[in-house]
Formats: sequence, structure tokens, C-alpha cells
Amino acid sequence: MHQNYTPKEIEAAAQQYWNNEQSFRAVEPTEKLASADPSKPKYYCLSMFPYPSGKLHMGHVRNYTIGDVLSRYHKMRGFNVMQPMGWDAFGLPAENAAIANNVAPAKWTYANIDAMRAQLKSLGLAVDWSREVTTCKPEYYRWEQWLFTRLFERGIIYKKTASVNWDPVDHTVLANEQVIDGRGWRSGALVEKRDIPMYFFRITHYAEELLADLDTLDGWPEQVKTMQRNWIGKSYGCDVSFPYDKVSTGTEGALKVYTTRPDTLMGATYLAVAAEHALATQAAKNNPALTNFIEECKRGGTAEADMATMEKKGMDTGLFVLHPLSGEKLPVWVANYVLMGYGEGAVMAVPAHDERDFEFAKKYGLPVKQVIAGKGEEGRVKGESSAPHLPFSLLSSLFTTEAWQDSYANKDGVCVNSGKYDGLDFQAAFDAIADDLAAKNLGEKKVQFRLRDWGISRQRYWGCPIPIIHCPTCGDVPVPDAQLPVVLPEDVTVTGIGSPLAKMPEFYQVPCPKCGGAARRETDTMDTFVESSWYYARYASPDCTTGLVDARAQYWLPVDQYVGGIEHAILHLLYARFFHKLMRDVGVFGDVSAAQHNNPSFNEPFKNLLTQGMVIAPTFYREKSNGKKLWLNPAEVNVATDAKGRPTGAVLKTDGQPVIIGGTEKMSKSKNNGVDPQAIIDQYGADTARLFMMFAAPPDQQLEWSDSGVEGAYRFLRRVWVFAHGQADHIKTHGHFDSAALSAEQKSARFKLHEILKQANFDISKNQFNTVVSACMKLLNTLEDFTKHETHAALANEGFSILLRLLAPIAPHITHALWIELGYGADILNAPWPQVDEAALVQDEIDLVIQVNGKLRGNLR
RNA sequence: GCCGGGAUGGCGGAAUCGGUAGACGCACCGGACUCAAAAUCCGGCGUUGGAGACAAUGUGGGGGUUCGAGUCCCCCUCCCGGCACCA
Repeated sequence: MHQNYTPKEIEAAAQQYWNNEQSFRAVEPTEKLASADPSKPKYYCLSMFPYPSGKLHMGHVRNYTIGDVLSRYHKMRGFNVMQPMGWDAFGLPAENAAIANNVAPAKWTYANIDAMRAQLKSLGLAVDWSREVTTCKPEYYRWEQWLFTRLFERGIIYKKTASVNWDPVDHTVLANEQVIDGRGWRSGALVEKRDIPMYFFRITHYAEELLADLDTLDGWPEQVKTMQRNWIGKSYGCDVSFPYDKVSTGTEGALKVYTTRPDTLMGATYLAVAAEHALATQAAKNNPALTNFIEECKRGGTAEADMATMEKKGMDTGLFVLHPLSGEKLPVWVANYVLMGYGEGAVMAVPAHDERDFEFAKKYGLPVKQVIAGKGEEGRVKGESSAPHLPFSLLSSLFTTEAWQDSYANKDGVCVNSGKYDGLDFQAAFDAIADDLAAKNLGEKKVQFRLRDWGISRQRYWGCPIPIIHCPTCGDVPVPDAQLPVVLPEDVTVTGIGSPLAKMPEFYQVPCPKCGGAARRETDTMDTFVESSWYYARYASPDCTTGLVDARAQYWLPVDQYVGGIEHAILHLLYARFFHKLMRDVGVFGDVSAAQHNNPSFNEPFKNLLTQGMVIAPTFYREKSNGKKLWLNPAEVNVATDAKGRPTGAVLKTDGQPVIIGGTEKMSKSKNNGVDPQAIIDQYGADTARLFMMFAAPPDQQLEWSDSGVEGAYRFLRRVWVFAHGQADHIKTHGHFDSAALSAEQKSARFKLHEILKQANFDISKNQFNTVVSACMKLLNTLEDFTKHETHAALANEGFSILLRLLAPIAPHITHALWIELGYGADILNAPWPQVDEAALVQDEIDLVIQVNGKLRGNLR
């Protein structure tokens, strides 16, 4: 028996044991998959799989520890647990590494996977490694390609042009991340928007279902559901057509816009179109200034955040349209804030009741016409309280910002200055104006979504090839099943200029599968979000060679608990939900009866969701002579404190000279504030790393890294070890328990133990693991205090068994070793979860708190 | 800019339903042990005043509801995540 706590040996032995026993091998009942043995419910616990960047970072450790705690907790509670792991292996960083180090992306990726797998294993995760999935392998992505062809045939995937960031020097499409201050990250060239053909998933066809089914996700954080609802953005509005003014435009037809505020239609004073809009192109023909402006609008990247924060600019086209109800001539402007990709690429502007329109109108001297006033204020116009009847057209100078702020987005007001609509409230005006538009055939009510279709074409090498062949006679032909997978050649040179596949005739020169004529294979690859949209299903049957999944998926799906970063709250989680519905509708999960179709657990992939916060750490730096900051790793720095423990300064360990203390930020390479998990595991062991991670913050909050906090976690585990060995003889006697015969002091100790357990069981059911750790510490404190005065074998035995089992999911190695050593059983994984003895919680006396006017005034016993 | 979060001692955090604010840990201070240090153990620790009992004050800022607010409502500030090609 070891008297000293030696995590390295203890952890290696425990991992060896689990490996030999295949403790985490997840097995589905073999007969009647769909109606599995109800006595052992299944629990599929999934953590978001890592991108194989090369090294584990603290975010991974946190993510996988949370998943592991949940897995082990459920295993001890009698669930049939499956916890898989895999690799989100396609993506941009592999190409960047290829350019920087002249190594093929495949080689780099596989080496990283090997390194990170070893690191993950050292954490002692209860993972079934036989289910490992790697998305860059043909046996995985061939089924993605298969699904693509089915969806293409069904029209769920279609082709259209879309804007991308174009680097005119490197002749390469750039990701938003690669555009820095409007310039290409490598070339430094000003980036421009370029329209290219791309394949799209028609996710908008599922918008209604994706929105409605959020209501069935009781196990998701409200915050995430709200974000998804807003992202999908269902709105009730009107299509409105503004007929062209024939004199200025020389054409028939109308300019179509969508608005959620048809009640303000009488206040429209101009229209704005995107730079790419046909009307803008027409107006620019004989207008060099407008041509220049349109060119200017096309400069810069495609990121929405940039669009929304840039200075609003516009230019008059000189063209007019007619107001559909009043017939008034309204000018048409080109504006850089109108996006061609949204709706119709044109908007009606109501400066009096829209903040952005108001700023624009003020800047360019366009008229502002108020048409909504607060209830009871009809007949007078805000900002001019003494003037009951101003002319309909107000200049912006008469219309103060404050007055506008009061009323601009006011749906509680009533119409003014709106002719026959005066006095109508929002809903009445909405209906009346929509009816009048419909009668004139110039508009109708319409439900619209903010959600846009998902463009998945990437002009990049390291991704899943799009299984399409372009034939001059047959058009876009999906690759037939027999020719799948379209294998991505792995031995390539990546230069960062253009797409490697487009330079490989041996890849793209192919015969047409339909007519046999010469054709060209698509050289774009898919967005890596596609792979991560269905991997959760693949884990159920990772070796399946007949489809995406087989019948085993019916047993394991849906995922019972999904764990991952909050940064995935919208895109990844929405795409995966979408994919689940696609797979269902293609029949991937087998024939779906109507009853199953209405079953939420069949329509959604993730029953419960836990979004974890980031891992952050302090930053330290020195100013270099050129004014730039030299970031120093926290491990290289000593922080000095005053007598009260407040930090007074910091010095570099190597030279003893001062460094500047920066903010506490997300661990990153750029700020050099990352702490290598491997170093922590090597020094203190995986149990300490896991314990600290779980203790330092609740899972959904940010976690601040602290070296001394890690030491504290280590100290606690050592105390557990020392206590166990000091008390081993008593604990092992397993004395008979007679709760009625306990002394007052023994009763009080047992009360404390069960009171702590009760709280801990409540906390763990809420995923609040930090207070579960705290409970373990309290249990040890209680046991230590108690055994100072007396020994009671049965009580020590019971108390310590509670402590070990409560701690087991968090620090599995040490608890595994002690459970066996103290003779509790062969394997703590098979031990039952500790239960509160309510009899222990009966109290003879209580504290009574006296409050007077809400203030504490006394305490009675 | 838009959407979603967050803010509690020197620090991380706790407070389940609106009812004793600061559990648990870290840091720090004092003591024991030691030739000494480390480790360990014991004690203290929001702020202000007081020798003390105690009193006042205190959960980012301002206002409100309530017998009573960290918790509910309104306004504001700062920080973080996402914004469709980072994953």
C-alpha cells in the first residue's frame, strides 16, 4: 500500500484496469434494437469533437471533463452509457500549416490526431475508443457525399451565385477570418466582393420546423433557444411594390421591397437598393460618379459585423419610383448598408421611424415625415408641441433626435399624417394598408425569415469533395453511388494561391456519368460544418458500410447530453438540427411512422445541451522599443502581493525585471497566456486537472486559470489519500450500523454528512459541479474533525464511501484505487450512487432567526 | 450596429421559492512544529468605527416594487460570446 499520493502510478494503474476490463465499451442490446431493455436506460453523452490542431488546450480539457463527469455519474446510476470521441479533421488550419511548414494537410492532420489522442487518453476519459470517427477519412465522408446526391436530386441542394471575399493578388477566396481590416492576411491586398456560383442547402425550407421544434427542447438553455429563434427571425410583414416612374427609368415594372412596418408606408420618403441591384446597374450606365460609388461598395469583405458598423453611405440614382398608395414620386438611392443577399436587395426608407433611415436621411438631407404618434398625441407632431398641424413633409432639421427616439420604433402609437389611415393603431393600419396594396396588386402580407440558405461551396483543398460532375450537355450530374466516394487526393502541395484541386487534371478530368462525354469534376469542397452536422449519428454505428448509419442509431439516438462551447450556440447547433431533419426525411433512420414523426426525441438530435464557458487566464507583457507588446506566458512570471494579498506588481522569473499586468482574457496564442494541460497532468496528475476545472467555476461560466488553485486541488486529493490510509483500519472493519445507538456528537456528524450529500445530489442534478467538489471538501473536513475526537468505524466507513462515490466522476483514478484498497468493492464504477438517509436528517433542535423590518435582530436555539 | 450573456471580499465562486450575503477553495496575516526553510497543523480574514460586546455600511452605477431585494421591474456603464468562409 502506498502511503504517499503518487498520481502518476495510480492513474496509470486505473487506466490499465479500465482498458483491460473494457469498462467503457458501449454495447447496445442485440435483439429488437428499437425496444431495448427498459431496465437499463441508455445514456448517450457527447462532447463536441475537437479540431486536431496539434495540442490539447484547456478548453478541451474542460469540455471533456464535463462530459466525462456526466458519463461516469450516469454509469454509476445504472445507465447504459455511450461516450464516443472523434476528430473534426477537415479545415483551414491544416492548409495554413501546409503553407507554413510545407507539409501535406493530411499528414499534418493525422500526426496531430495521434498526439491529441494520447493526450486525451491521459485524462482518463470514460470514452469508447472503438467508436472513433475521423471526418477526413473516405469511409466517413463518402456517406456525406451520398447524402449530398440524394438532396441534390430532391432539390434541397441547389446552385446560385453568392458573394465571397476575393484576394485580387493571391487570386484566392478568403475566409472572413483571413480578412483583416479589409485586406488579405497574406497579400495585404484590398479585398473585394466577388460573385461566384455555389451550392446551397435549402435550410429555409425547414425554417418553420427549426423554429417550432425549439419549443420541444426542454433540456436546452433558454439563452441558446432565444439566440436560435432570433437568428431564424420569423417576421410578419408585407411585400410592397413601388411602380417604376417611366419618365426617369424608361421601363415598366416595379421595385419590390419587404417591410415589417407597412403601417409606416405613408412615411416612406425614399428607397434604397444594394450596389448589386439591377436598378443600380441601370442607373450607373451613364453616370461615372455612381459607377465609382458602386465599385466602392463592392470593396471590403462580406462579414455582417463590418457591414453593420461601417459608415452609412449612399448616392442618388436619379431614378424615381411611385408610392403605391399616394402615387408620390420617391427617389431611389444606392446605399452600402442594403445587402443584395437579404430579401429583395432593396428597402423602403421611413426616416421618421427607423434609426438607420433617420441617420441616412439626416446625412443626405432627405425628407423625414412622421406618420406615427403616441396615443393621445394624434394631431400634433412630436418635437413641435405647440404646433398642432405642421405640413406633412417635415425637414429633418425640424425633427429633433430626441423626438424621433421617442417614436421611431413605436408600435404602440397611432397613424398621423396618413390620410385615411389616421388614428389607426399598428395592427389596424397594418391590415388596412395590406388590404389596399393587395387590391391594387402592389403588395400582400408575407411571413419572412431572417435565416438564409446555407452556402457550402469552398474553393479550398482540405475538405470533402462535392460529388458533382459538370457536363457540357447534361449539366450538373451527381456522382452515381457506385463511383462514391470521390476521394480527396492526399498527396498535394498547398501554396495559398488558388485551389489545389483546380490545378489537378487527374482529379477533375472525368467522363460524364450520364452521357460518357468529357466532363469536369467539381473542384470545390464542402464547408466543414457539414461533417460536424452528422457525426453524432455516425458514432452509433461508426463501422457501418451500408449507409450513414444502421439500426444501432435507433437505439442510441438522440444524444441524451451534448456538451460544448457557447460559441457554437447558433451555427453548428442549428446546422446539426437541420441535418437531423434532412436525414430523417431521406429515410436514413429507417421508415418513420407518423407517431414517431411527432415524437420530439425523433426530430431533434440533442435532448439536453450544456454550453460551457471559456477558459481565461491573466496576461503579462512588456512594451518593446517599437511600441509593440511582447506577451509573456504566466508560467514565466512571478506576481508580488502586498500584506493584504493584493497584487502589487509582477516580474519575469528569468531576469527579475518588472512586467506589466494586462487583462484576464481567453487563453490564446496571440496573448501567450495559454497554459499547457499536459504540463499540469505531468506535474499533478489528471485527477488534479479535472478537479480544478470542475471546482473553479460552474460549467457554463468563464473559468479563470489559477496555478495556486491547481495546487489547492492537488492538496485536497492528497488529504483524501492521507485520511484514507490513516483511517484504513477502522474503515475496513465495516462496523455494524445502529443509528439509534449514536451519541449526540455522532448523530451530529452523521447529520452533517447526509445534509452535505443531499445538497450535492441536488447540485449534480443541475450540472453544478463546482459545489459538488465543495461538498466533497466539506465531507472530508467533517470526517477529519470527527475522527479527531473519536473513532466510529461504521460512521467513518459510511462517510468515506459517500465521499469516494461523490468524487468518483470528477477524480476517477484516486477514487478507483481507494475504493479497492479500503475493501468497498472491486470497481467503484459499479457502485451505486450514494443515497441520503432521511432518518439522519431528523433534528432535535433548530436555529430560529429573528428579523425585524427585514433586518437580522436575533438568533434563537 | 444587431442578437445573447455577465458583473458579489484581494481572487475564483456560494446563497434551490424574495427571507441570516460571502459556503468551499485560493491569496494574505498570526501561531505551532523546525537549527532554518518547505510541507503540514491550529487560528484570523468584506469595509469603517470600537479595547470589546457591538454599531453602521456593503452584491457594477442610478431609480422603483416590497415588512424584507444579490435575487423582481425600469434606465445606464463596462466586459464577454455570436453575426452566416475560424472551428
